[in-house]
Amino acid sequence: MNIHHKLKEKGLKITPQRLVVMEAIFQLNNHPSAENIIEYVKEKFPNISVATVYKVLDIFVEKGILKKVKTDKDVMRYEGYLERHHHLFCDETHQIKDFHNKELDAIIQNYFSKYKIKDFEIKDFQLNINGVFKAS
Amino acid sequence: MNIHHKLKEKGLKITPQRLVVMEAIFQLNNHPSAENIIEYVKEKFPNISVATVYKVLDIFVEKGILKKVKTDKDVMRYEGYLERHHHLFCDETHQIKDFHNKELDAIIQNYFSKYKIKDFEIKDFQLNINGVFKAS
DNA sequence: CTATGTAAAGATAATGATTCTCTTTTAGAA
DNA sequence: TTCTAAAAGAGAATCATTATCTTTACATAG
Repeated sequence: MNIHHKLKEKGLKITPQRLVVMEAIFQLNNHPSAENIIEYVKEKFPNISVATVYKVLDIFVEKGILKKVKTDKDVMRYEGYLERHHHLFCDETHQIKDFHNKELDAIIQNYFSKYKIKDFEIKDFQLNINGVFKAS
Repeated sequence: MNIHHKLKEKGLKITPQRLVVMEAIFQLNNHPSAENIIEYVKEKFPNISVATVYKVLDIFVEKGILKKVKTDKDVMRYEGYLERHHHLFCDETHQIKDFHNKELDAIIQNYFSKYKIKDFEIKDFQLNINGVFKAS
């Protein structure tokens, strides 16, 4: 489904600003910060307002088009990939990488299907994995 | 091990301000924010500076006496419980609760002992579990 | 017990990301 | 084409956090 459809579906107007923010997210596909996105967007759209970018990001998160990823450095990051996945956090560089593993998901899922948490209904889970990236 | 020892061990001076911040963390044991901590501390110590509290929190995190808890929403939170554990995040109230489960830890640990992530050395992991708290 | 060097606290300004307010513009339905 | 609500723009405001600079006090040694 393309972005035009997605906006329509969520009852949002299609504007050039929204399209370019979405483009930025997918081009800068390593969990960009608002600042990264603003920088990218200004190249194509020098007059866009910073507030507009924040508003677009906010409404996208609200409508489930994007997700926020928070780091322990306290800068908010955004991502457009919405399937269940986990994150690798580098202790040294603070880089974030996606980690996909259906097998592990199934193991955890399966565990929670047997072991219920008292007074809590699980909707979703993600694993934060801390460590360091090594050269291969 | 008490807090006096812990500070000594890390080469930190024992000051009333540090002791009261530590007390706040353990009294407000539900992942307090800096603001929560400042409020608590000011009761006993009206003249303490906000900057001091932040500095104490920072150095405690740096020395491994406290940990930061990252959430998708709002501000940074702190916790004094350092054993491996996970967090339950309430989608509705944004409450955070600790979740301990050695069995699940072992399952995940075991998985990672067999399945290595390419170019990444795992140091630790935590599970973020999203959902809603229900009355029992 | 006292002196002393240095780490820490205090006060407050600065920062910087994000949000708010208000005005103008525009997407898209009628 | 017109119209209206939604969105964009501009810039001030906010607010958590950090930085700077001065003063205080912990803790070691004499």
